Amino acid sequence: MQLSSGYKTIFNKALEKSSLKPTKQREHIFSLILDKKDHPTADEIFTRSRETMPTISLATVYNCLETLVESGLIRQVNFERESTRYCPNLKPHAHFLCKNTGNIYDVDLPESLFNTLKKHLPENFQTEQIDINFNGSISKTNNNS
Amino acid sequence: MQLSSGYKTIFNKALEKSSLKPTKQREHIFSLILDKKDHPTADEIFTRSRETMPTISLATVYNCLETLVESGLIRQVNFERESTRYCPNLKPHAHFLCKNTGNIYDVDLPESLFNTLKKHLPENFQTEQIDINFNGSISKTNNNS
DNA sequence: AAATTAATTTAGAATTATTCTAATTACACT
DNA sequence: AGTGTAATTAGAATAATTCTAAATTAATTT
Repeated sequence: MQLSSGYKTIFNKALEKSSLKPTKQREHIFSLILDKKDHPTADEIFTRSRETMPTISLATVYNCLETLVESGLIRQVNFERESTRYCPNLKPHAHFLCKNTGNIYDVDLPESLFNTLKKHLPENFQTEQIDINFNGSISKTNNNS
Repeated sequence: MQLSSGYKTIFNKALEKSSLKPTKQREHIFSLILDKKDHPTADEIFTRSRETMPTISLATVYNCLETLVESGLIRQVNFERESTRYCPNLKPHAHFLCKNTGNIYDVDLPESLFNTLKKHLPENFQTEQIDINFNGSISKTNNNS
């Protein structure tokens, strides 16, 4: 697991800004999440980490994920009370959970839509984050002739 | 705890539709949630229930909440991995969590906005539910002269 | 009305994701 | 090298929820 030099810079800057150290473990976990753009749980990340860093502990995985979220490098995705999942996509987007497969999909949304949403709040409500979660299913497309 | 006759009819109809029985406990819990329109957790509902129905068990509270959700009488509200909360407001709306007070507010939204959101999904994505959660804080209004 | 069946409630045990604790390790700075 | 602070680690603790099996209630058939 190795961060590309672009991400390496982003990684270092983001951690520095929160006065956190760019440790091996943090970098390792960040690169794992970037690598496979599914939405893994802490436990899945733990298992994947172990393959290339066999001494890492589950507590460290949780700690690292927390620091990565804090520094804005990844975000959490929650559906109901299922395990928290982690997402490295920092563009404005929503999530869609397919109830049949359990897969989660990123749904890109224009920034303007988030602004429209905010307009419906009372004036003195200050928003830090908006989470939009779709729940449903994905039907087969019938373009298989 | 007593359901008004209007809600009593809604309650009976909704349960019948899911072939579930309108039991004392289910009615009691439904009326508690309707009564105080905050967004209580299962445990808070359990405590409130006990005051007027001292023999009800926590498992029953969870069971009843599940059946009420199933029959569409209430909906679940989840912020991060905090305890699930329950909401009797069935109009299209979002939720706002104030990080200072922990209070949750309903935010009415036009149906059209939900439709706009759906338009950003791939064609074969069928939505059953959309959850929109705001996170932030509420500033004091300065109209206290 | 008694007997049978099915659904619901109940208490307490079990589960599971996550957080906490306290000890160890790693690293920056004198 | 020695000191101090932050990070990692293993395992225990926590907390919300679900599960289990027994008891109760309600509905249905005899």
